[in-house]
Amino acid sequence: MKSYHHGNLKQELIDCACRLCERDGYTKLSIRSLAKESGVSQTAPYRHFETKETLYAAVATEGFKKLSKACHIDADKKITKKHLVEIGCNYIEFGLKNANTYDLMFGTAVGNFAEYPELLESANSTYENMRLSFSKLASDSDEVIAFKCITLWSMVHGLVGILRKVQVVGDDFEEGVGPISTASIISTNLEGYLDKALDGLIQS
Amino acid sequence: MKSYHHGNLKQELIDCACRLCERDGYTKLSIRSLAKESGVSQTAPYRHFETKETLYAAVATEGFKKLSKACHIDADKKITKKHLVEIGCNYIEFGLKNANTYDLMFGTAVGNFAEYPELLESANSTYENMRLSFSKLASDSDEVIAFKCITLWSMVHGLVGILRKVQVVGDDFEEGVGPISTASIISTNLEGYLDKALDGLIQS
DNA sequence: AATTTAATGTTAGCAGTGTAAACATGATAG
DNA sequence: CTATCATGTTTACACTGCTAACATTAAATT
Repeated sequence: MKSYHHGNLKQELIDCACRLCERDGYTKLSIRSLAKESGVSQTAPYRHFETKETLYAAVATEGFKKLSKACHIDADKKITKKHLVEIGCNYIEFGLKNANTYDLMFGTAVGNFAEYPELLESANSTYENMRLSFSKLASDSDEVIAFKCITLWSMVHGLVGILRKVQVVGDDFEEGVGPISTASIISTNLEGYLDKALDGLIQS
Repeated sequence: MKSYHHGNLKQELIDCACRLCERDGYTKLSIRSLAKESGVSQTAPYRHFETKETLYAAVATEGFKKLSKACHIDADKKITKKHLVEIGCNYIEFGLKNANTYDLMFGTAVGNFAEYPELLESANSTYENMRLSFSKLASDSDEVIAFKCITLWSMVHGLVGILRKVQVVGDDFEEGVGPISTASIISTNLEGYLDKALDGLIQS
């Protein structure tokens, strides 16, 4: 006979939610199915997550932690442009490989990050991570560095979005100057692409 | 007594859906509420939209048409960098002012554009529009122009995403080098920001 | 150690959702 | 005039988020 109390339900729910979210997309995730998967009653999750959005927030938080880790490079020494390209590549790779989680993190499923302190913190630390790396490269003022950081972020973020949309549009590789073939070329040589793109960013 | 047949239900549903979608976000949109709003039975919309995704696709199609229009600049003559900045600004403005519709257009609500020919066409024509403008500026090869076009697109697309996320995170303006203040500065001087950002793009 | 309290689980149920099936109406083509 | 077919309605099902009332057990207090 199973014990009445689960013992570690909250964490198991989060883990399970992360898995299902990434597999099927957050839209397909239901609290009830999650409960069933953990062998617990339909409404048990509500003891740990006030609303579904709270659960989403937890999954997104995990996502930002992973993203932060993926974009982290340890270098006490000087950071070179190569490192920034690496960060960018890792970011984009994360966004493409964890597409469904990425949606949750940057979409509107969680409306206001400020309502979820852990989420806010994990998201902010992702930015702070990037900013610090940037600051070790250039001898710009902090303001300029922040600018460049946001610019890099929006570049890679945008690229993730566009590459995904375009990839989704057509499996069939189409020759020419359409978005599909162009995006295909970019995504098969991300490093080179970013290397060029970052030129305009560093020597401002 | 009202007539049994509505007469113009499909168009009215689309219009209504566009309105509600932009007002409350596509998540809050239900076929039933839509039907009620149009004074018609719950399942009447299914005569015009096979599934909810089909309805989403219709709304997204309208969105791309509007975006295309917003980014269109008529200039038979030579196009200057100023024009590109204008295109970029208009794009970003559209994304920020029609945030909920933008979500629908670039999110995962509509999985595969290829299943909805009109949507695919309107999305592609938005790209083609931008590409043509670009091609009038530089004397690059078509391939290079396509590259630059995708790059511009991903830049402005990324900026829309980042600006929105950051705005949402905090209403309180925070001094310093955090994402909030930096994004605030950018969004209050979009034109200048883009002007600089496009430098690296034109002179490759 | 006994008892109270708070955390965590269950059951039952409401209101709302997407969607399918069977049926009703009425515009249009033959 | 009649048959057909697009368009509308009714009914129903399985599913969802969420609430309220109750059950169990671990932890805190006396």
